[in-house]
Amino acid sequence: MEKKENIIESAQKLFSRFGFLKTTVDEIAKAARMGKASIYHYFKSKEDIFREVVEKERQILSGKTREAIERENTPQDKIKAFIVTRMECLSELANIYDALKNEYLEHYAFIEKARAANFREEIETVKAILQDGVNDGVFEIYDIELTSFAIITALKGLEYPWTIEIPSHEIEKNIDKLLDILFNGIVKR
Amino acid sequence: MEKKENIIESAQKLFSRFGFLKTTVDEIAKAARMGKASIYHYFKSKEDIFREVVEKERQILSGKTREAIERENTPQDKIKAFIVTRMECLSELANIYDALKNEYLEHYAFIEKARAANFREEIETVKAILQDGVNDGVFEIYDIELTSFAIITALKGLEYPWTIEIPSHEIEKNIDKLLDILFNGIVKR
DNA sequence: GAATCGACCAAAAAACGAATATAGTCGAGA
DNA sequence: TCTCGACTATATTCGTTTTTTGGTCGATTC
Repeated sequence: MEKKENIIESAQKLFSRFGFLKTTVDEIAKAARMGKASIYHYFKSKEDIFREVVEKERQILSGKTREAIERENTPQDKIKAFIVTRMECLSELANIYDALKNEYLEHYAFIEKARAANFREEIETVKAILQDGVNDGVFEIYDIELTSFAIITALKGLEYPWTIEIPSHEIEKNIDKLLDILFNGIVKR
Repeated sequence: MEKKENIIESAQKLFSRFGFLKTTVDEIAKAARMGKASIYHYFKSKEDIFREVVEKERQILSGKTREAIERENTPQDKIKAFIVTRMECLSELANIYDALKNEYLEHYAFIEKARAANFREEIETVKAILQDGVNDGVFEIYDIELTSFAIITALKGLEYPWTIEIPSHEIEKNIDKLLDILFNGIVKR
């Protein structure tokens, strides 16, 4: 399966640079040093190639996020690790970012599936951390599923397509403040 | 100034329906029962018309939000009133929604200004409520500006262009849960 | 003088048809 | 089995023409 991996690697680079729509199968073939028609021996379609590239990046994202979480001890630090690692990875893995965010890709069924799966995975990850926190007596939460949902929603605000310029150190402070609010709330203790 | 108000009203309807870009000055003139050239006696440009329409809606939004907040007694209820009223109004006032969100309008300087002004107003509104809460001994907050910023960020998650379908009762529950987290946090008290 | 609008203009947008590019197929050859 | 040149239907791009649009100007009316 060396040829197939070679194609995936070439495609990953080109898709990252030019996006799914602007990258041609011919370009992928050339970068993989083969004829275009040969690509179809290994993949059913251009979409199939992209799906496998996105899956590869999803596995990288999952792996790094899991590692970062496992490196921490408190549920608070685990949540922070989840948020920070995820943001860092998404800014590097251009293809999965596209798959999740690019509105021009919305109408592809496989993109819809990838987005639903990603959302589910985020919820499950946060749920697991929250459950541990509750089991350890650190967190007090009555509806873990809904709380996970709310947290993911709040985090989406960090990804919001801000239409005004915000300095990046403000975003970091913002993350820390969001975490502070998440853990302690604003009502006097 | 009756003629000018008539133009604004006609324009508001047409802009709401077709958007700024797709509405022509000729259509506005016809709806206002005058010749196109007469519009330019009252307004400098098409952009000028839109600016005034957006300003009119901003005042409606501001007014309703302020009323809703003043109707409440506790800082918690005031924050909720702010969030709920704002979401309701934005879903009705199509022109200010466009001005704030539509990426095809981004390059107009007056849109940029409107967005910055709106953001500032949101921050100031939340800050005022938080300050009252602190003064009343209900909230305990060390950086009110940053906290306001974080809250607005989290609320942006509710406006996130979700690329997967979410039932609307889930969104309501999500608001309540977000408020619960905002007030009480998740760390055991 | 203020308000109105038909005629006009430059530039932008839309429409159109021809040319080119693209994803995918097929069959011959190694 | 793997490779790829030749091929096809369709999509995209391109250049040109036509139409539309925002805005201006000057004559007319009140």
